Amino acid sequence: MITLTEENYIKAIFHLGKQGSATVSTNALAEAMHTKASSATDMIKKLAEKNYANYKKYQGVSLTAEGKLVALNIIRKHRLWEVFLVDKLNFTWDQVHDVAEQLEHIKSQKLIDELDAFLDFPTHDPHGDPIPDKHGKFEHVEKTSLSNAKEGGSYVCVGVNDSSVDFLKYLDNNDIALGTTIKVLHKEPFDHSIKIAIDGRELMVSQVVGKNLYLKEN
Amino acid sequence: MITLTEENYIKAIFHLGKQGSATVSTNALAEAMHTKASSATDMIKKLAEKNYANYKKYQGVSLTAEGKLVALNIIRKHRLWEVFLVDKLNFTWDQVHDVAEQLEHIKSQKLIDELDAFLDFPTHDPHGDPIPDKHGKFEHVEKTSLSNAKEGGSYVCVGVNDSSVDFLKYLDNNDIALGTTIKVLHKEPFDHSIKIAIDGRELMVSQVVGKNLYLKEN
DNA sequence: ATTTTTATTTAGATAGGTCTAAAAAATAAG
DNA sequence: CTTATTTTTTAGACCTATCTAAATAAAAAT
Repeated sequence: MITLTEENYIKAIFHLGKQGSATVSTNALAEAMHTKASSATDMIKKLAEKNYANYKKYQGVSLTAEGKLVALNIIRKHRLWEVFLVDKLNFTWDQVHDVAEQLEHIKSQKLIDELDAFLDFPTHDPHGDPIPDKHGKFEHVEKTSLSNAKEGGSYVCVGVNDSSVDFLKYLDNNDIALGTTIKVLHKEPFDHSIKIAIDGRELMVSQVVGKNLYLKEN
Repeated sequence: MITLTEENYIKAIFHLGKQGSATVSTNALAEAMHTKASSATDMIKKLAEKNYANYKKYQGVSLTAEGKLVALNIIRKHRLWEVFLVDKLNFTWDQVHDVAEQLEHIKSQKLIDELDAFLDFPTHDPHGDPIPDKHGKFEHVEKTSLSNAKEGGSYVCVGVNDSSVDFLKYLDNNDIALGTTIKVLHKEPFDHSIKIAIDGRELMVSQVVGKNLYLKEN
Protein backbone atom coordinates (compact mmCIF):
# COMPACT_ATOMS: atom_id res chain seq x y z
CA MET A 1 0.00 0.00 0.00
CA ILE A 2 1.28 3.43 -0.93
CA THR A 3 0.44 6.27 1.43
CA LEU A 4 -0.74 9.75 0.55
CA THR A 5 2.52 11.25 1.81
CA GLU A 6 4.59 8.84 -0.24
CA GLU A 7 2.63 9.80 -3.34
CA ASN A 8 3.28 13.47 -2.70
CA TYR A 9 7.01 12.95 -2.28
CA ILE A 10 7.15 10.89 -5.47
CA LYS A 11 5.34 13.63 -7.34
CA ALA A 12 7.76 16.24 -5.99
CA ILE A 13 10.80 14.21 -7.05
CA PHE A 14 9.24 13.81 -10.49
CA HIS A 15 8.77 17.55 -10.89
CA LEU A 16 12.12 18.59 -9.42
CA GLY A 17 14.28 16.19 -11.40
CA LYS A 18 13.14 16.35 -15.02
CA GLN A 19 10.55 13.55 -15.12
CA GLY A 20 12.19 11.96 -12.10
CA SER A 21 15.29 10.91 -14.04
CA ALA A 22 17.61 13.60 -12.72
CA THR A 23 18.85 13.31 -9.20
CA VAL A 24 17.25 15.65 -6.66
CA SER A 25 18.97 16.91 -3.52
CA THR A 26 17.55 16.24 -0.10
CA ASN A 27 17.31 19.95 0.66
CA ALA A 28 15.50 20.75 -2.57
CA LEU A 29 13.00 18.00 -1.89
CA ALA A 30 12.48 19.12 1.69
CA GLU A 31 11.85 22.66 0.56
CA ALA A 32 9.35 21.57 -2.08
CA MET A 33 7.50 19.54 0.55
CA HIS A 34 7.60 22.38 3.07
CA THR A 35 9.37 20.13 5.51
CA LYS A 36 12.84 19.62 6.95
CA ALA A 37 15.81 17.81 5.42
CA SER A 38 15.69 15.12 8.10
CA SER A 39 12.10 14.28 7.21
CA ALA A 40 13.01 14.13 3.54
CA THR A 41 15.87 11.74 4.29
CA ASP A 42 13.54 9.42 6.18
CA MET A 43 11.02 9.38 3.38
CA ILE A 44 13.67 8.90 0.69
CA LYS A 45 14.86 5.81 2.52
CA LYS A 46 11.36 4.45 2.64
CA LEU A 47 10.77 5.11 -1.04
CA ALA A 48 14.07 3.37 -1.89
CA GLU A 49 13.03 0.48 0.36
CA LYS A 50 9.78 0.15 -1.56
CA ASN A 51 11.59 0.39 -4.88
CA TYR A 52 10.08 3.67 -5.98
CA ALA A 53 13.37 5.57 -5.75
CA ASN A 54 17.10 5.15 -6.35
CA TYR A 55 19.13 6.38 -3.45
CA LYS A 56 22.73 6.37 -2.32
CA LYS A 57 23.67 8.29 0.80
CA TYR A 58 24.73 11.87 0.14
CA GLN A 59 24.06 11.35 -3.57
CA GLY A 60 20.49 12.62 -3.94
CA VAL A 61 17.44 10.74 -5.15
CA SER A 62 15.80 9.84 -8.45
CA LEU A 63 12.78 7.73 -9.39
CA THR A 64 12.81 4.12 -10.52
CA ALA A 65 10.68 3.08 -13.49
CA GLU A 66 8.03 2.05 -10.99
CA GLY A 67 8.23 5.39 -9.20
CA LYS A 68 7.85 7.25 -12.47
CA LEU A 69 4.73 5.29 -13.27
CA VAL A 70 3.26 6.22 -9.92
CA ALA A 71 4.10 9.87 -10.54
CA LEU A 72 2.62 9.87 -14.04
CA ASN A 73 -0.53 8.28 -12.75
CA ILE A 74 -0.98 10.95 -10.10
CA ILE A 75 -0.26 13.69 -12.62
CA ARG A 76 -2.79 12.17 -15.01
CA LYS A 77 -5.42 12.22 -12.30
CA HIS A 78 -4.52 15.73 -11.18
CA ARG A 79 -4.81 17.15 -14.67
CA LEU A 80 -8.00 15.32 -15.57
CA TRP A 81 -9.64 16.64 -12.41
CA GLU A 82 -8.46 20.14 -13.32
CA VAL A 83 -10.17 19.85 -16.67
CA PHE A 84 -13.32 18.63 -14.93
CA LEU A 85 -13.31 21.54 -12.51
CA VAL A 86 -12.85 24.14 -15.22
CA ASP A 87 -15.00 22.63 -17.97
CA LYS A 88 -17.87 21.35 -15.87
CA LEU A 89 -17.87 23.13 -12.52
CA ASN A 90 -17.06 26.72 -13.51
CA PHE A 91 -13.71 26.93 -11.74
CA THR A 92 -11.19 29.41 -13.11
CA TRP A 93 -7.67 28.22 -13.83
CA ASP A 94 -6.32 29.79 -10.67
CA GLN A 95 -8.90 28.04 -8.45
CA VAL A 96 -8.28 24.45 -9.43
CA HIS A 97 -4.93 23.59 -7.92
CA ASP A 98 -5.76 23.00 -4.24
CA VAL A 99 -8.81 20.91 -4.99
CA ALA A 100 -7.01 18.86 -7.64
CA GLU A 101 -4.25 18.20 -5.10
CA GLN A 102 -6.85 16.40 -3.02
CA LEU A 103 -8.71 14.68 -5.84
CA GLU A 104 -5.54 13.26 -7.38
CA HIS A 105 -5.23 10.77 -4.51
CA ILE A 106 -8.63 9.12 -4.96
CA LYS A 107 -8.08 5.46 -5.78
CA SER A 108 -10.34 3.93 -8.42
CA GLN A 109 -9.32 2.86 -11.91
CA LYS A 110 -12.88 2.94 -13.16
CA LEU A 111 -13.33 6.46 -11.83
CA ILE A 112 -10.41 7.87 -13.75
CA ASP A 113 -11.20 5.93 -16.95
CA GLU A 114 -14.80 7.11 -16.90
CA LEU A 115 -13.80 10.66 -16.05
CA ASP A 116 -11.41 10.67 -18.99
CA ALA A 117 -14.21 9.56 -21.32
CA PHE A 118 -16.72 11.97 -19.77
CA LEU A 119 -14.33 14.84 -20.51
CA ASP A 120 -13.86 13.54 -24.05
CA PHE A 121 -10.25 12.44 -23.61
CA PRO A 122 -8.61 15.82 -23.12
CA THR A 123 -4.91 16.07 -23.99
CA HIS A 124 -4.06 19.19 -21.97
CA ASP A 125 -5.09 20.65 -18.62
CA PRO A 126 -6.29 24.25 -18.13
CA HIS A 127 -2.68 25.46 -17.73
CA GLY A 128 -1.61 23.90 -21.01
CA ASP A 129 0.20 20.95 -19.47
CA PRO A 130 -0.18 17.64 -21.30
CA ILE A 131 -2.20 14.83 -19.72
CA PRO A 132 -0.43 11.44 -19.67
CA ASP A 133 -2.48 8.55 -21.07
CA LYS A 134 -3.27 5.35 -19.14
CA HIS A 135 0.22 4.06 -19.85
CA GLY A 136 2.00 7.22 -18.73
CA LYS A 137 2.75 8.41 -22.26
CA PHE A 138 2.25 12.01 -23.21
CA GLU A 139 3.13 14.38 -26.02
CA HIS A 140 6.07 16.55 -25.44
CA VAL A 141 5.49 20.09 -26.66
CA GLU A 142 8.51 21.97 -27.98
CA LYS A 143 8.02 24.98 -25.76
CA THR A 144 10.29 27.83 -24.71
CA SER A 145 9.89 30.39 -21.99
CA LEU A 146 9.12 33.94 -23.06
CA SER A 147 12.57 34.87 -21.69
CA ASN A 148 14.20 32.56 -24.23
CA ALA A 149 11.99 33.64 -27.13
CA LYS A 150 13.57 35.48 -30.07
CA GLU A 151 13.13 39.21 -30.45
CA GLY A 152 10.76 39.83 -33.31
CA GLY A 153 9.29 36.33 -33.16
CA SER A 154 5.61 35.41 -33.11
CA TYR A 155 4.45 32.81 -30.56
CA VAL A 156 1.41 31.18 -28.98
CA CYS A 157 1.00 30.78 -25.22
CA VAL A 158 1.01 27.05 -24.39
CA GLY A 159 1.49 26.93 -20.65
CA VAL A 160 2.86 28.31 -17.42
CA ASN A 161 5.63 27.30 -15.09
CA ASP A 162 4.23 28.96 -11.98
CA SER A 163 0.60 28.01 -11.29
CA SER A 164 0.15 30.32 -8.33
CA VAL A 165 -3.06 32.26 -7.95
CA ASP A 166 -1.19 35.55 -8.16
CA PHE A 167 0.50 34.75 -11.44
CA LEU A 168 -2.62 33.33 -13.07
CA LYS A 169 -4.66 36.35 -12.00
CA TYR A 170 -1.95 38.60 -13.45
CA LEU A 171 -2.27 36.80 -16.76
CA ASP A 172 -6.06 37.07 -16.69
CA ASN A 173 -5.86 40.77 -15.95
CA ASN A 174 -3.61 41.21 -18.97
CA ASP A 175 -5.71 39.07 -21.30
CA ILE A 176 -3.13 36.35 -21.60
CA ALA A 177 -4.61 32.86 -21.83
CA LEU A 178 -3.72 29.56 -23.47
CA GLY A 179 -3.73 30.08 -27.21
CA THR A 180 -3.12 33.82 -27.02
CA THR A 181 -0.80 35.06 -29.77
CA ILE A 182 2.20 36.97 -28.46
CA LYS A 183 4.78 38.92 -30.45
CA VAL A 184 8.15 39.67 -28.87
CA LEU A 185 8.89 43.30 -29.66
CA HIS A 186 11.93 44.08 -27.55
CA LYS A 187 14.09 42.37 -24.95
CA GLU A 188 15.68 44.91 -22.58
CA PRO A 189 19.23 43.78 -21.71
CA PHE A 190 19.43 45.95 -18.59
CA ASP A 191 16.75 44.31 -16.40
CA HIS A 192 15.62 41.54 -18.76
CA SER A 193 12.14 42.98 -19.03
CA ILE A 194 10.35 42.29 -22.32
CA LYS A 195 8.01 44.34 -24.46
CA ILE A 196 5.38 42.17 -26.10
CA ALA A 197 2.29 42.70 -28.24
CA ILE A 198 -1.05 41.00 -27.59
CA ASP A 199 -3.72 41.60 -30.22
CA GLY A 200 -1.83 44.71 -31.26
CA ARG A 201 -1.77 46.04 -27.68
CA GLU A 202 1.70 46.60 -26.22
CA LEU A 203 2.69 45.36 -22.78
CA MET A 204 5.86 45.52 -20.69
CA VAL A 205 6.55 42.40 -18.61
CA SER A 206 9.26 41.66 -16.05
CA GLN A 207 11.89 38.94 -16.16
CA VAL A 208 9.89 36.90 -13.64
CA VAL A 209 6.91 36.82 -15.95
CA GLY A 210 9.18 35.97 -18.86
CA LYS A 211 10.55 32.93 -17.09
CA ASN A 212 7.13 31.60 -16.09
CA LEU A 213 5.28 31.91 -19.37
CA TYR A 214 5.71 29.12 -21.92
CA LEU A 215 5.33 29.71 -25.63
CA LYS A 216 5.63 27.78 -28.84
CA GLU A 217 6.59 29.16 -32.22
CA ASN A 218 3.82 30.31 -34.47
CA MET B 1 -8.60 20.97 11.86
CA ILE B 2 -10.68 17.83 11.71
CA THR B 3 -8.92 14.67 10.57
CA LEU B 4 -10.19 12.09 8.13
CA THR B 5 -10.48 9.51 10.90
CA GLU B 6 -12.45 11.87 13.10
CA GLU B 7 -14.87 12.50 10.24
CA ASN B 8 -15.40 8.79 9.79
CA TYR B 9 -16.11 8.22 13.48
CA ILE B 10 -18.57 11.11 13.51
CA LYS B 11 -20.34 9.66 10.51
CA ALA B 12 -20.54 6.26 12.18
CA ILE B 13 -22.01 7.73 15.37
CA PHE B 14 -24.54 9.59 13.26
CA HIS B 15 -25.65 6.43 11.49
CA LEU B 16 -25.67 4.18 14.57
CA GLY B 17 -27.61 6.52 16.84
CA LYS B 18 -30.57 7.83 14.87
CA GLN B 19 -29.14 11.05 13.42
CA GLY B 20 -26.51 11.11 16.15
CA SER B 21 -29.05 11.96 18.86
CA ALA B 22 -29.27 8.51 20.42
CA THR B 23 -26.38 7.30 22.50
CA VAL B 24 -24.11 4.74 20.88
CA SER B 25 -22.13 2.12 22.79
CA THR B 26 -18.37 1.95 22.52
CA ASN B 27 -18.52 -1.61 21.26
CA ALA B 28 -21.07 -0.84 18.56
CA LEU B 29 -18.93 2.05 17.36
CA ALA B 30 -15.77 -0.05 17.39
CA GLU B 31 -17.47 -2.75 15.37
CA ALA B 32 -18.79 -0.26 12.81
CA MET B 33 -15.29 1.17 12.43
CA HIS B 34 -13.70 -2.29 12.17
CA THR B 35 -11.52 -1.47 15.12
CA LYS B 36 -11.23 -2.32 18.81
CA ALA B 37 -13.17 -0.87 21.72
CA SER B 38 -10.04 0.71 23.17
CA SER B 39 -9.45 2.63 19.97
CA ALA B 40 -13.06 3.78 19.96
CA THR B 41 -12.73 5.02 23.54
CA ASP B 42 -9.67 7.06 22.63
CA MET B 43 -11.40 8.63 19.67
CA ILE B 44 -14.60 9.32 21.60
CA LYS B 45 -12.56 11.23 24.14
CA LYS B 46 -10.97 13.28 21.43
CA LEU B 47 -14.30 14.05 19.78
CA ALA B 48 -15.73 15.12 23.15
CA GLU B 49 -12.63 17.26 23.70
CA LYS B 50 -13.24 19.00 20.38
CA ASN B 51 -16.92 19.44 21.16
CA TYR B 52 -18.23 17.16 18.44
CA ALA B 53 -19.57 14.56 20.89
CA ASN B 54 -21.22 14.22 24.28
CA TYR B 55 -19.55 11.65 26.43
CA LYS B 56 -19.66 10.41 30.00
CA LYS B 57 -17.61 7.40 30.99
CA TYR B 58 -19.45 4.10 30.60
CA GLN B 59 -22.50 5.98 29.26
CA GLY B 60 -21.97 5.80 25.50
CA VAL B 61 -21.59 8.65 23.04
CA SER B 62 -23.87 10.97 21.03
CA LEU B 63 -23.21 13.92 18.74
CA THR B 64 -23.39 17.59 19.69
CA ALA B 65 -25.15 20.02 17.36
CA GLU B 66 -21.74 20.78 15.90
CA GLY B 67 -21.00 17.09 15.41
CA LYS B 68 -24.30 16.56 13.66
CA LEU B 69 -23.53 19.39 11.25
CA VAL B 70 -20.22 17.78 10.42
CA ALA B 71 -21.96 14.44 9.84
CA LEU B 72 -24.66 15.94 7.64
CA ASN B 73 -22.06 17.74 5.60
CA ILE B 74 -20.14 14.53 4.96
CA ILE B 75 -23.34 12.69 4.11
CA ARG B 76 -24.33 15.46 1.74
CA LYS B 77 -21.00 15.17 -0.05
CA HIS B 78 -21.11 11.38 -0.10
CA ARG B 79 -24.56 11.29 -1.66
CA LEU B 80 -23.88 14.04 -4.20
CA TRP B 81 -20.79 12.18 -5.37
CA GLU B 82 -22.83 8.99 -5.65
CA VAL B 83 -25.29 10.77 -7.93
CA PHE B 84 -22.37 12.07 -9.99
CA LEU B 85 -20.86 8.62 -10.35
CA VAL B 86 -24.13 7.01 -11.44
CA ASP B 87 -25.57 9.82 -13.56
CA LYS B 88 -22.40 11.00 -15.27
CA LEU B 89 -19.77 8.28 -15.04
CA ASN B 90 -21.79 5.12 -15.72
CA PHE B 91 -21.32 3.55 -12.30
CA THR B 92 -24.00 1.11 -11.14
CA TRP B 93 -25.50 1.57 -7.69
CA ASP B 94 -23.43 -1.23 -6.23
CA GLN B 95 -20.14 0.29 -7.48
CA VAL B 96 -20.39 3.74 -5.97
CA HIS B 97 -19.88 3.23 -2.27
CA ASP B 98 -16.11 2.75 -1.94
CA VAL B 99 -15.31 5.65 -4.23
CA ALA B 100 -17.82 7.96 -2.55
CA GLU B 101 -16.24 7.07 0.80
CA GLN B 102 -13.06 8.66 -0.49
CA LEU B 103 -14.61 11.60 -2.31
CA GLU B 104 -16.72 12.64 0.69
CA HIS B 105 -13.60 13.89 2.47
CA ILE B 106 -12.50 16.38 -0.19
CA LYS B 107 -12.55 19.85 1.30
CA SER B 108 -13.86 22.67 -0.89
CA GLN B 109 -17.11 24.53 -0.44
CA LYS B 110 -17.12 25.73 -4.03
CA LEU B 111 -16.60 22.18 -5.27
CA ILE B 112 -19.65 20.84 -3.53
CA ASP B 113 -21.84 23.82 -4.37
CA GLU B 114 -20.92 23.61 -8.03
CA LEU B 115 -21.31 19.84 -8.09
CA ASP B 116 -24.80 20.21 -6.61
CA ALA B 117 -25.74 22.68 -9.35
CA PHE B 118 -24.09 20.57 -12.07
CA LEU B 119 -26.23 17.61 -11.00
CA ASP B 120 -29.31 19.83 -10.99
CA PHE B 121 -29.82 19.83 -7.24
CA PRO B 122 -30.72 16.19 -6.73
CA THR B 123 -32.78 15.34 -3.63
CA HIS B 124 -31.96 11.63 -3.38
CA ASP B 125 -28.93 9.43 -4.00
CA PRO B 126 -28.95 6.28 -6.16
CA HIS B 127 -30.01 4.17 -3.16
CA GLY B 128 -33.01 6.39 -2.45
CA ASP B 129 -31.49 8.17 0.53
CA PRO B 130 -32.24 11.88 0.82
CA ILE B 131 -29.46 14.43 0.26
CA PRO B 132 -29.19 17.08 2.99
CA ASP B 133 -29.11 20.67 1.73
CA LYS B 134 -26.33 23.16 2.52
CA HIS B 135 -27.80 23.74 5.96
CA GLY B 136 -28.12 20.06 6.84
CA LYS B 137 -31.86 19.93 6.27
CA PHE B 138 -33.44 17.05 4.40
CA GLU B 139 -36.86 15.56 3.78
CA HIS B 140 -37.79 12.66 5.92
CA VAL B 141 -39.58 9.94 3.99
CA GLU B 142 -42.17 7.89 5.83
CA LYS B 143 -40.70 4.54 4.93
CA THR B 144 -41.13 1.03 6.34
CA SER B 145 -39.12 -2.09 5.77
CA LEU B 146 -40.69 -4.81 3.66
CA SER B 147 -40.75 -6.93 6.83
CA ASN B 148 -43.06 -4.42 8.48
CA ALA B 149 -45.27 -3.95 5.44
CA LYS B 150 -48.90 -5.08 5.58
CA GLU B 151 -49.98 -8.26 3.88
CA GLY B 152 -52.02 -7.35 0.84
CA GLY B 153 -50.58 -3.83 0.67
CA SER B 154 -49.13 -2.10 -2.38
CA TYR B 155 -45.81 -0.25 -2.02
CA VAL B 156 -43.02 1.50 -3.90
CA CYS B 157 -39.35 0.76 -3.26
CA VAL B 158 -37.71 3.91 -1.85
CA GLY B 159 -34.40 2.72 -0.48
CA VAL B 160 -32.20 0.06 1.06
CA ASN B 161 -30.70 -0.42 4.49
CA ASP B 162 -27.79 -2.61 3.40
CA SER B 163 -25.77 -1.07 0.55
CA SER B 164 -23.44 -4.02 0.08
CA VAL B 165 -22.55 -5.14 -3.40
CA ASP B 166 -24.12 -8.54 -2.81
CA PHE B 167 -27.48 -7.16 -1.79
CA LEU B 168 -27.64 -4.59 -4.56
CA LYS B 169 -26.73 -7.20 -7.16
CA TYR B 170 -29.45 -9.46 -5.75
CA LEU B 171 -31.96 -6.66 -6.24
CA ASP B 172 -30.75 -6.00 -9.78
CA ASN B 173 -31.02 -9.69 -10.61
CA ASN B 174 -34.62 -9.68 -9.42
CA ASP B 175 -35.56 -6.45 -11.20
CA ILE B 176 -36.03 -4.50 -8.00
CA ALA B 177 -34.94 -0.86 -8.28
CA LEU B 178 -35.93 2.47 -6.77
CA GLY B 179 -39.50 3.19 -7.84
CA THR B 180 -40.39 -0.44 -8.46
CA THR B 181 -43.95 -1.27 -7.37
CA ILE B 182 -44.16 -4.18 -4.92
CA LYS B 183 -47.27 -5.97 -3.69
CA VAL B 184 -47.06 -7.97 -0.47
CA LEU B 185 -48.88 -11.22 -1.15
CA HIS B 186 -48.09 -13.35 1.87
CA LYS B 187 -45.98 -13.15 5.03
CA GLU B 188 -44.92 -16.60 6.19
CA PRO B 189 -44.98 -16.72 10.02
CA PHE B 190 -42.69 -19.75 10.23
CA ASP B 191 -39.45 -18.29 8.82
CA HIS B 192 -40.59 -14.72 8.13
CA SER B 193 -40.08 -15.09 4.43
CA ILE B 194 -42.36 -13.00 2.25
CA LYS B 195 -44.05 -13.62 -1.07
CA ILE B 196 -44.22 -10.47 -3.17
CA ALA B 197 -45.32 -9.51 -6.67
CA ILE B 198 -43.25 -7.34 -9.03
CA ASP B 199 -44.96 -6.41 -12.28
CA GLY B 200 -47.28 -9.38 -11.81
CA ARG B 201 -44.31 -11.76 -11.35
CA GLU B 202 -44.21 -13.58 -7.99
CA LEU B 203 -41.06 -13.77 -5.87
CA MET B 204 -40.21 -15.39 -2.54
CA VAL B 205 -37.77 -13.34 -0.41
CA SER B 206 -36.12 -14.14 2.92
CA GLN B 207 -36.41 -12.26 6.18
CA VAL B 208 -32.98 -10.71 5.61
CA VAL B 209 -34.14 -9.18 2.36
CA GLY B 210 -37.33 -8.01 4.04
CA LYS B 211 -35.43 -6.14 6.70
CA ASN B 212 -33.11 -4.41 4.25
CA LEU B 213 -35.59 -3.19 1.67
CA TYR B 214 -37.41 0.08 2.37
CA LEU B 215 -40.85 0.81 0.96
CA LYS B 216 -43.42 3.54 1.11
CA GLU B 217 -47.14 3.12 0.74
CA ASN B 218 -48.60 3.46 -2.69
C1' DA C 1 -26.63 -9.70 47.74
C1' DT C 2 -22.93 -11.95 45.92
C1' DT C 3 -20.97 -13.87 41.99
C1' DT C 4 -20.31 -14.15 37.13
C1' DT C 5 -20.29 -12.20 32.78
C1' DT C 6 -19.96 -8.49 29.68
C1' DA C 7 -18.77 -3.80 28.45
C1' DT C 8 -15.67 -0.18 28.94
C1' DT C 9 -11.57 2.10 30.17
C1' DT C 10 -6.62 2.45 31.14
C1' DA C 11 -1.75 1.41 30.50
C1' DG C 12 1.86 0.50 27.69
C1' DA C 13 3.60 -0.62 22.92
C1' DT C 14 3.99 0.06 17.76
C1' DA C 15 4.08 2.43 13.19
C1' DG C 16 4.00 6.62 10.16
C1' DG C 17 5.39 11.16 9.65
C1' DT C 18 7.23 14.93 11.65
C1' DC C 19 10.61 17.82 14.51
C1' DT C 20 15.21 19.59 16.89
C1' DA C 21 19.83 19.00 17.88
C1' DA C 22 24.01 16.83 17.07
C1' DA C 23 27.23 14.13 14.14
C1' DA C 24 29.28 13.03 9.73
C1' DA C 25 30.24 13.73 4.93
C1' DA C 26 30.88 16.70 0.99
C1' DT C 27 32.08 21.05 -0.82
C1' DA C 28 34.20 25.57 -0.81
C1' DA C 29 37.68 28.79 0.78
C1' DG C 30 41.95 30.23 2.27
C1' DC D 1 45.97 20.80 1.92
C1' DT D 2 43.96 22.25 5.97
C1' DT D 3 40.05 24.84 7.71
C1' DA D 4 35.41 26.56 7.34
C1' DT D 5 30.88 26.07 5.57
C1' DT D 6 27.12 23.77 3.77
C1' DT D 7 24.56 19.59 3.08
C1' DT D 8 23.01 15.37 4.61
C1' DT D 9 22.28 11.88 7.90
C1' DT D 10 21.48 10.02 12.53
C1' DA D 11 19.60 9.98 17.17
C1' DG D 12 16.03 10.84 20.11
C1' DA D 13 11.51 12.81 20.87
C1' DC D 14 6.49 13.87 19.85
C1' DC D 15 1.70 13.13 17.95
C1' DT D 16 -1.99 10.37 15.90
C1' DA D 17 -4.26 6.22 15.46
C1' DT D 18 -3.94 1.83 16.33
C1' DC D 19 -3.19 -2.64 19.09
C1' DT D 20 -2.96 -6.18 23.26
C1' DA D 21 -3.42 -7.08 27.90
C1' DA D 22 -4.91 -5.82 32.27
C1' DA D 23 -8.05 -3.30 35.32
C1' DT D 24 -12.44 -1.50 36.47
C1' DA D 25 -17.38 -0.60 36.16
C1' DA D 26 -22.00 -2.09 34.86
C1' DA D 27 -25.31 -5.56 33.98
C1' DA D 28 -27.04 -10.19 34.44
C1' DA D 29 -27.56 -14.35 36.91
C1' DT D 30 -27.87 -17.15 40.69
